[in-house]
Amino acid sequence: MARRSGVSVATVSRVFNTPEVVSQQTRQLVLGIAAEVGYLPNESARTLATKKSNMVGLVWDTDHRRPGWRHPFLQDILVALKSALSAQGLHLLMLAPDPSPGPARFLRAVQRHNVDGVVIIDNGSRDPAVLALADAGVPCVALDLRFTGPACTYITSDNRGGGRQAARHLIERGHRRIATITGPMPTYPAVERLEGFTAALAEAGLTLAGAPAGDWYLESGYTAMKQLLDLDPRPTAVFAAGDEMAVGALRAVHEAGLRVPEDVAIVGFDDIEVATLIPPGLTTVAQDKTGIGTAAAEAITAMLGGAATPPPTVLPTELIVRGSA
Amino acid sequence: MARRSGVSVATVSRVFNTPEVVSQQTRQLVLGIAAEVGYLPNESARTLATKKSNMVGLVWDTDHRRPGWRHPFLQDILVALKSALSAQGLHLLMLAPDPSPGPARFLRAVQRHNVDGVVIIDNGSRDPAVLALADAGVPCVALDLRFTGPACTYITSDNRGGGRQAARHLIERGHRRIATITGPMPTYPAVERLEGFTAALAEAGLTLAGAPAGDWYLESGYTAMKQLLDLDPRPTAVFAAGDEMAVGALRAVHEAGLRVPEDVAIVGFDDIEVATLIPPGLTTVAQDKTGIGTAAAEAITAMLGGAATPPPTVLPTELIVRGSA
DNA sequence: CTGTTAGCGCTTTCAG
DNA sequence: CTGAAAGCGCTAACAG
Repeated sequence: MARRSGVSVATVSRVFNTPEVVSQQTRQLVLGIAAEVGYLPNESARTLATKKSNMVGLVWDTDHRRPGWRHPFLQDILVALKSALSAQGLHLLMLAPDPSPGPARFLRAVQRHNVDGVVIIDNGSRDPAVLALADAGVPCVALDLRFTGPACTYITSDNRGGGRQAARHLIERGHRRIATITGPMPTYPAVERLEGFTAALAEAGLTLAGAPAGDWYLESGYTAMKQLLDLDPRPTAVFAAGDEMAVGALRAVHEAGLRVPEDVAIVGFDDIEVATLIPPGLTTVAQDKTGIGTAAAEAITAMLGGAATPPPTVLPTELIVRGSA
Repeated sequence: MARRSGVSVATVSRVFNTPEVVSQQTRQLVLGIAAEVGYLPNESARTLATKKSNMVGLVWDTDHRRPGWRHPFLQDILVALKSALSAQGLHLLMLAPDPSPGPARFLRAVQRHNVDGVVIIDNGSRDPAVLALADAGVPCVALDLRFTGPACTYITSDNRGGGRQAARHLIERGHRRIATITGPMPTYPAVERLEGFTAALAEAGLTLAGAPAGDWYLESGYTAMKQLLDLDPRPTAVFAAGDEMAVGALRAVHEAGLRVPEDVAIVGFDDIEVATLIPPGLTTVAQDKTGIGTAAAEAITAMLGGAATPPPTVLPTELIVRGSA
């Protein structure tokens, strides 16, 4: 016991937790030997005693058969989340789902480790194992997933607003025959982007020239665009509800021997890295990835701090105009 | 205490740790009530008692001023790493560097949490805080970073071999005036890719037509390629040591009004997602991202299991031929 | 095979 | 302001 070095006992504990309650003098003393001896409080012991671990769990199902593992900009979110959490002295524990199956496979891991709260990044699935967390009263913040409950909140981009931005841009550019390629259809980002898009179209007296659904990935955008190109009259602009699909669409247009944006204008959604890399540059509705990560950290910290469950955060999107529309 | 429910005491512990030592009968009994009561062993208590946490730390410095945060295919590695670790019941703790600065900022976090080992993903930096881990004897496995020590090993792609593959491909295609855009120069992946590349060129009696250095990122590839295009005679093929730079190079070529691969062939390195997305498809030397993650998990598990420090793992690369060369 | 008994290192009343 | 003492839940000898 490093504490032996000094003269005190649990005063050491006070020095590290409630320094203001210790006399200037003994504080210095203790801090002195602590530095000297290289003393570090042991988190496990502390967790055992307090029931708080200073760890927030990350629920991210990396099962390749499920959608969450391939979140389009996880890395950006993660960086922001981790940085913001670190600033509060919180660590991020990537939870390994408990081996024994059943709806408690995340919950068990959470409980065993006394994780204080979790952030869920699951790209749209309604996994019972995730819902179990909410039911158990674990403070949760979900990303890109409506998720509510007494101790649950979520962070999302303004998908509806983003859809409108896309529509307005296309309309301003003079397009009248406009189509969209939606995301997988029961999912809420897909639904909201579509709603925003069609609403803005309607305001301009326009109606959708087509709306095949994709699955967010490139291939589906490619296929959907081919369908759209077969229409007669052919749409002059299409809004792909995700950048990967937009890239697929771009490819289909090129293969058809048409030009972007002259023959067909394309706008995407997300603003992932490829958007800048691919010629002629993808015009797209950008999500604020850093903002999402930061907001998630804030929401969690607030809840851990005992605050009331914060309301959902809806982050504004921004239209980035590049060459494709 | 859930154990009260039964009749036993620390036998419960045995049931969960060394079941073979408990009679079939009592085992069933204990397991029975455990399930009933929803008993879960508490990891903190267990860690406190054993000094082992079943957590491996991930050292990933997300400081935007440092290189590691933007590892090109972190997500793929992470998925593989986490899955493999999960299968062993190990969790991944993303370490928040300890707030007080100094070379022990990761080490302190590791010690406080009794993390069993760490994987370092730091894209080439020689951070004293990382070296401190090695010195302290923490089992380490580094990715893409030569890292040795009594309890340290690393996983890397065969950069030299990859360089050769690129060169051979270009030579086979009949190119004779061949240049390269290297990575940032003192870093070892940059050096090794270059070495492999020039060696294979030499075997064919060729010598480099130019070798400007980039910094892995797009912009630098663009700039470097412009230099190369100004050469007279102009190279007919260039090997960019990273895909992002290759995309930059591609752009420079297009802007110069030249065609890929007819006027200038380009091959990259990494095989990141854009390689497939960008027309005409980037021919590139693929790294085995999943293999890297899995190998890292294996190395760590081996060390934790008490095995001798495994030798470095060098994973083969694979040339993927697409449209650009 | 199964109890008993100490701790693991820290926090937390409760006195002083 | 600072000790003393009792636990947090589990593992690890050490007897039976």
